[in-house]
Amino acid sequence: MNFVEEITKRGMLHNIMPGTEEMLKDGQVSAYVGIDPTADSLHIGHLVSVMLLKHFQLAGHKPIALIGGATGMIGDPSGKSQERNLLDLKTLRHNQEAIKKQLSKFLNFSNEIENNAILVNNYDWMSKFSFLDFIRDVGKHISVNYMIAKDSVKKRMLGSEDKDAEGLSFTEFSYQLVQGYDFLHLYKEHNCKLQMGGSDQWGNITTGTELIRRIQQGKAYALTSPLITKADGGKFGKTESGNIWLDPKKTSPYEFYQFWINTSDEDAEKYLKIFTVIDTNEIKDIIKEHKEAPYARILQNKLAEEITVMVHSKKDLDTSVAASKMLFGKGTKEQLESLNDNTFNAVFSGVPKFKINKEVISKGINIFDLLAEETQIFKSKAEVRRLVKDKGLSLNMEKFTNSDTLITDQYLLNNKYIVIRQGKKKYSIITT
RNA sequence: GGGGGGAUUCCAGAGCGGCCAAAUGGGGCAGACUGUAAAUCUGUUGGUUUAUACCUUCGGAGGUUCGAAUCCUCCUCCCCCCA
Repeated sequence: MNFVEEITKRGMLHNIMPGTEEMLKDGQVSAYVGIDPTADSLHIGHLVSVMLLKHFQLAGHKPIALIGGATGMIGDPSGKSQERNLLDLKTLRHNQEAIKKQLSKFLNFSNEIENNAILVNNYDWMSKFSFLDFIRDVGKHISVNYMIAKDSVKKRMLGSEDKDAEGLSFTEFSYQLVQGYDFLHLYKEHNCKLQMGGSDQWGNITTGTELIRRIQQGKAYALTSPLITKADGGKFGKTESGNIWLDPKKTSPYEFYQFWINTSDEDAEKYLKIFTVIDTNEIKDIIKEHKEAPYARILQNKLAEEITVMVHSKKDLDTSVAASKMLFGKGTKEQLESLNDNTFNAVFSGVPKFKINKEVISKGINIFDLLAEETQIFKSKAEVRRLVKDKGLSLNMEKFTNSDTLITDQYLLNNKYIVIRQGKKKYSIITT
């Protein structure tokens, strides 16, 4: 399989250095992408890069994931990154291990194959560099003129249409050199001839190829993918509750699944190509099928299924699908009751929970006191009253319409919870 | 320095001394419709055991009045024009 052709078909190619495709045809090489170890989990914003590596490996080449232990401390001026915090070494290693574990779901790190993926951390070589050595051995080869010509730097110095000049610190300015040196290092140590990344990384990557040319008289290449956008202009990968993480502790498999299910039609086509390895011809068929019956949302289902299984597991997918049917379909009280504790917690993880004393329920309590006073699910009784009047309140999946009804033990599911549903999507749980 | 205009509920923006918890639009919430979409339509949008009631709210502090978002005085902040 031809790597460049494949990612082109998938809409993952933004910019590529001439000669890259030919170089890749000449035999196995390695390529790398950088990942910031700022957290102990990847989020879906990292996925494009990861998928690039995956396709690269599928094409028979050797992928390298570079953990930016050193660069992460500096802060890339290409983003609007704020000053970074220094990670202590222990956290850095912890994050690195966690990220590797997640990456192994996409990439094959096994020594048994020839083109196994590897993970490196630029802290391991950068931390040994003294400042003097660095400016002498690396800085000497790149002119300031070259560095300030980069878009990311220029923007900060001169400002852009929508932004005034802000200037940048020497540290940020040096960023491209440090990243460039990584490329040189990997070129020497791992026959790494290609660096990939988001389109905002182009400038940083080419500093690397330039360094390799000047110091090693070598030829290295660059390839970038477009930044992922949403059709409505929103930022990809963010929801009201924040980032979508791959770590099930940070984003439950259910929320993860829901994120993909909620993709718009337009985006879903695009995402299916980028985030799954489904054959592009097959994707065409799926799109066609979807257009014939858009209400079935074949695209979204396929997308959510594939990615959830890849990142989590088939079992997590099944739970999420069941939970979704429960929450969005015609869930019933009986279905709710039939959930065991584990599934119940999985379905309602991420839903706000309110604990109250069991006696309060046993004695019987009216709906207003329960929702606006005992728990602060609603901020006033009038709000509850309105909602009941509008038929927007359900208890345990049953519409609650008569506000005179007293809430007693019989409302407790499994003698423990009450599921409060506001409108269609908003849930709260009262536990005793 | 002189003159003028303004500050209203989440936002914008009406508001005759009593009929003002305050028009209208946006946003929010809910309902119908639907595909957990978009659009549309409807209801709702200060609080109180829903009430032809009371309480809190129209920049701040006082005052006039039976009664003030509305009139008067002072203060704070914002905008515009002339020099």
